Amino acid sequence: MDNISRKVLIADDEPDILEILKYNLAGQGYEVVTAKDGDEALDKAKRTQPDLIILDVMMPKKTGVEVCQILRMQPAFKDTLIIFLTAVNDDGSQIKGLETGADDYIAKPISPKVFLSRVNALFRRLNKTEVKTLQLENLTIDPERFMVQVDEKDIILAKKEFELLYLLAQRPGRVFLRNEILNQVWGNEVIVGDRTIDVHIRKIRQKLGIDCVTTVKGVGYKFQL
Amino acid sequence: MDNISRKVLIADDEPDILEILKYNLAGQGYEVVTAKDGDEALDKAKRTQPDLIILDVMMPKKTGVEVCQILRMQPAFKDTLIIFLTAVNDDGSQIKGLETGADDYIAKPISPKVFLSRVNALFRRLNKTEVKTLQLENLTIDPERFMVQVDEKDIILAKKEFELLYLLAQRPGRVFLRNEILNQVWGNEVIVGDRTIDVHIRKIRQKLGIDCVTTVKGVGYKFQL
DNA sequence: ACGGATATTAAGTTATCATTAACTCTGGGT
DNA sequence: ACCCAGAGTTAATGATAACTTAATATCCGT
Repeated sequence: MDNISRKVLIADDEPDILEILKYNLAGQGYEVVTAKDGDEALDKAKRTQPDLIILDVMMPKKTGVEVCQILRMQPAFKDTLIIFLTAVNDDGSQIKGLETGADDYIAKPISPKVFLSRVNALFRRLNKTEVKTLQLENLTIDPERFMVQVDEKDIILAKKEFELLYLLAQRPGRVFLRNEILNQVWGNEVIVGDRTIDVHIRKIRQKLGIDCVTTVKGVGYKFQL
Repeated sequence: MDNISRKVLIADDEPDILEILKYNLAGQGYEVVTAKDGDEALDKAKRTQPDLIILDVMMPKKTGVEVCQILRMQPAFKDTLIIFLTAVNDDGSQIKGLETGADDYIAKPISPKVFLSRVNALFRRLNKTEVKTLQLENLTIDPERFMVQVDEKDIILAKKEFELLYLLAQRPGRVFLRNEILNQVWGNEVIVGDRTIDVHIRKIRQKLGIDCVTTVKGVGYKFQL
């Protein structure tokens, strides 16, 4: 698993629950932010950009469902994980909640053990980046067609070149260590020299014609338009 | 979306999961039938003839894999969509599941959002699988007559050649992995060498006379005029 | 300017695909 | 039953693109 600290926002009006969940998540190495009502949740979500947002459905100011709807309308929160906490006999809101685009919901009363396993599972799933085309300004990367386009013009990349570019482009701006790249593109068992990466990077830069892969000396590479 | 009611059978021994999935599917307009073990699943499958069957792998009486195998042996369920629900750390069964002839599998714990999108995607794919003639510029592919025309001129393809071409042509541009091709055209149980695909591709290219199948080295083939 | 790191280039190596021919299997037709 | 024709598969060989390596040049921070 990666050791990048995951940020979690919890919004609930019951201080006890807030406390329990915070304690549990912190124990697993998560960075936790809390909010006690809908408005505060929205505010903190925007300011801290969490990776996961846990929303109680019944909250003052705005309900969890409302908060979720508002967040989902914003591109920044399109892919943020959202979990609802629902009271047991609250079927109506459960259904409605899921329709608004939550990734999961957990019924109260909450078992910390179950809670943690659900949260961990969500993050695990997030890591498995799904196959979908990336659109970055004038650059399109389509894994389905195994094809790259710059300004509408098709460009053919070889397998490794494509995989490498796709990896970097999935997280624009993020620096990938050489080791990370080797693991993701080549796999842990294959052993190739460091220069191999360079050569592929070169070919990508050459074929695309645009300067979108940046070298971070002594560290690795990143995608940057 | 089409307004034809799609019937879905869900089999799981956990009432919670049954409930969640049922609500979600019902919310999307699906007609839902449930079963709590393998035998009940078989029984209800036969009596209700669902369009999609969702099977928990771990169930009393009969496992999902067993149910799937039994169903697949019957002509009536040859083309029924089947999805497995698998426990998180159960990679072995996932692979085995797909080999038994499931169309997809979803790992527990289930994210409703992901779940629905997968189900919808399957049905979307099913629609496209409908037998209909494809018209691509000067090329016509008619599965009804089992006939291909290039510039008004009839061309006779053998069964496998035709199926292969038809598969590729259904999603022009999209790359089909060799494994995908093997599964779709030959079926999961048949084992043939990799070169077999090449030979059929060659015959297609040869007979059609036009360059419409592109090789993506190390990946697969795609239809491209 | 020096050392470490990456860029570049060309050349070597390997993996994968194309092509051909031979072989098996099946179903008609006699 | 036999033979034949076509479909499908396999195996062998050659071609080529992809990949890797190695050698040399260049960059960049200290």
